[in-house]
Amino acid sequence: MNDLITINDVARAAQVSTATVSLALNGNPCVKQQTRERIIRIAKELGYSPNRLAQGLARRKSGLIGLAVPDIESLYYGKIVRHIDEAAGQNGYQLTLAISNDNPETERKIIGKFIDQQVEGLIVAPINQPVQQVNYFQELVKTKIPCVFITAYYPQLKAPYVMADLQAGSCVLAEHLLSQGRRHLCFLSGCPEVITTQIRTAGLEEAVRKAAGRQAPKASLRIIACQRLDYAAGYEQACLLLKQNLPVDAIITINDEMALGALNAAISLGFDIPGQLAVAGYDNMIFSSAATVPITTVDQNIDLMCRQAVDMLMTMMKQSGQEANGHPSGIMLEPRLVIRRSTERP
Amino acid sequence: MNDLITINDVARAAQVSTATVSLALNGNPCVKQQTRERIIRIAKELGYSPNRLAQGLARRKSGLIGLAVPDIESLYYGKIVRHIDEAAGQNGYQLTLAISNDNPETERKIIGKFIDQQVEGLIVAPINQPVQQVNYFQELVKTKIPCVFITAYYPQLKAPYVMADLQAGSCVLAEHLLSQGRRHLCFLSGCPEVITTQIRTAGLEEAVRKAAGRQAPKASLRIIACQRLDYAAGYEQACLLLKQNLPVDAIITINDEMALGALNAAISLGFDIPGQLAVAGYDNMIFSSAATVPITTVDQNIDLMCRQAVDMLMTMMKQSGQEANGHPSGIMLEPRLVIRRSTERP
DNA sequence: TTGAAAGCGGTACCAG
DNA sequence: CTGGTACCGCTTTCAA
Repeated sequence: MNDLITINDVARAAQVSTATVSLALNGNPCVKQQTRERIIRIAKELGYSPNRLAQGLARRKSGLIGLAVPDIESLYYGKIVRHIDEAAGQNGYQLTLAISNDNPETERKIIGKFIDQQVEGLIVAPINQPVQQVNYFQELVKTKIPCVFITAYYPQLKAPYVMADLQAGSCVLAEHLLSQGRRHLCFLSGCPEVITTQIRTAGLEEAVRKAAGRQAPKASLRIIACQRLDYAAGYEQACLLLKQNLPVDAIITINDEMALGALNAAISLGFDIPGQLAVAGYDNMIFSSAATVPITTVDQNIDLMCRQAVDMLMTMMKQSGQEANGHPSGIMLEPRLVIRRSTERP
Repeated sequence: MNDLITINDVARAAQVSTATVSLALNGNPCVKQQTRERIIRIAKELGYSPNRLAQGLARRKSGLIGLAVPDIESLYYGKIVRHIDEAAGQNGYQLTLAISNDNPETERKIIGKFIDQQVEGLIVAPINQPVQQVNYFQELVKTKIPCVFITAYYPQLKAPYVMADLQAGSCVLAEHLLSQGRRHLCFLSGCPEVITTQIRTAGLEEAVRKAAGRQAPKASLRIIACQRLDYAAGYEQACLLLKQNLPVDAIITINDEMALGALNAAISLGFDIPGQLAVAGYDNMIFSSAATVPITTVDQNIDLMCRQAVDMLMTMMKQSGQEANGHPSGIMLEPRLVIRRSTERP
């Protein structure tokens, strides 16, 4: 039952006080070179390493930053977790992760747990569901724990965020399709009450609107709201759509999983891609490049997004305690269109 | 800078000692019903919730269990994380996650961090790389922190684990292929030094050996060790393989991502699936069912695996402090063959 | 340059 | 039933 070696054991073994051990191990220059080295050596011999709980309690710093994601069974959020973890680690922080399961109530509870855990900062990837009120955020403000949103934000909140510029990305993607001669776009979309869906739709509409004047036949945009947003959903929805024999010559999806699903569905229905139908995804995940027909997509630069979020958080954590630093800022990352065969001119 | 409400604030507001507050909030029956209710009400009004660091320090229990995974950007480990998180939560524990990036050194460091964090238990999904020594495990034993391995184990260690019975699964899969008239199996495999690869290979060989006597032409098994094990790897390796015009009539992969890649590669090379070539995956991930040609696979029952691992860990945590409980046990979960179109008789 | 001691926010034992 | 109090393991003045 005895836990590990404590600082007392080291102090005793080195014939000094615990204070000295603490100072020495934390590299405080007040400790004589020779003493420091002896203490460090002894600590190492004993296999001592400090109890983070006690350390956190005394320093009033847990060394923890919290990350909430709606889902972990997708490449997209997997990447987010990985990069945030990496960036947090580089800044000397340990990540504590929680999964909200796309459920507002769960998300609220998670934030509460994070607060109890004394996280020093918080990164939230919001759920992809309509959310009326984000009351937990008020509590968060009270605790003064810095928080930044990633991949999306809650419009009712004035809080910093960093996300991909989905409007620009969707727009440039649609423009590409239109420039390749496509006219009847269909967007396999998410819940229309969710902010990111709205942003994406706005981008697509923008492109269609601009094109409508210049080109004939007139471009159209059909939107299908899907419940789930995974591979199977893309497959099913594309099947449903294509069997209707509507004048659709391009399918755009919310992510690459769905695009791959839609592509495979179209192929098994006998469609020629890109001859009869273009398919485009979003996120530039690994498999979009290696599909039967490589899929055009938009890169979100998740790596950069995560690093910026962590940087922003670190800055806020440092400023915390000082005055509020003006407006919380939102960062939109530029999209990068990745053109592949699935959208070539027919 | 003031943190949240402390127990002192509650005690003062309720006109009682902190001891009473603590007892009341923890449901100790010694506190008078009426007092308890008052304290609880006041605590709620004040928005008090205990500081986990302090609580952990005093109780000598962090409430944390650690999970190490080699990778988070795959459906497979994503599922693992999700289910472990869920099961841990149901047992009142908070998960703390770390990603080993398939790197032994990183894995070792992670374990050290977990120890410092005072995790009460540990679940390790081993890396998929050859590992000569797992010395960190000795330290772990010294700390008496219970640890269970999941998805695989280190053969040099006598430690409990729970994993899918990959040998049985591979065997039954190969038997199925052979029974459908396939004779020349090719296994897109992982590093041959890794235990799970060996187990899988053993299963396949077992099936081929058994069949070799009975059926003609004689069955053969070709093994290709792949570096990466993702969609793109499956695609590339299948391309390389199929372009060689070898007598291969079935491809088996290590997971469904690779199977999907291989399938798509074969299709784009003009192969008829399952007419000319069978493709089989492993894990029964969502997209295997919805591929252009639905893919035969083996279900690992990840959900059950995770629950068992957590149960086992909980049991060990309870017994911890008492005597060692006999032999650490390993659990192998029965495979479930999921037959789909990709392996139908030609 | 080092040590003593007062916390950090709880818990839990013991006395009343 | 409730309050006093001694820790838990580490940090951080303050004196010596």
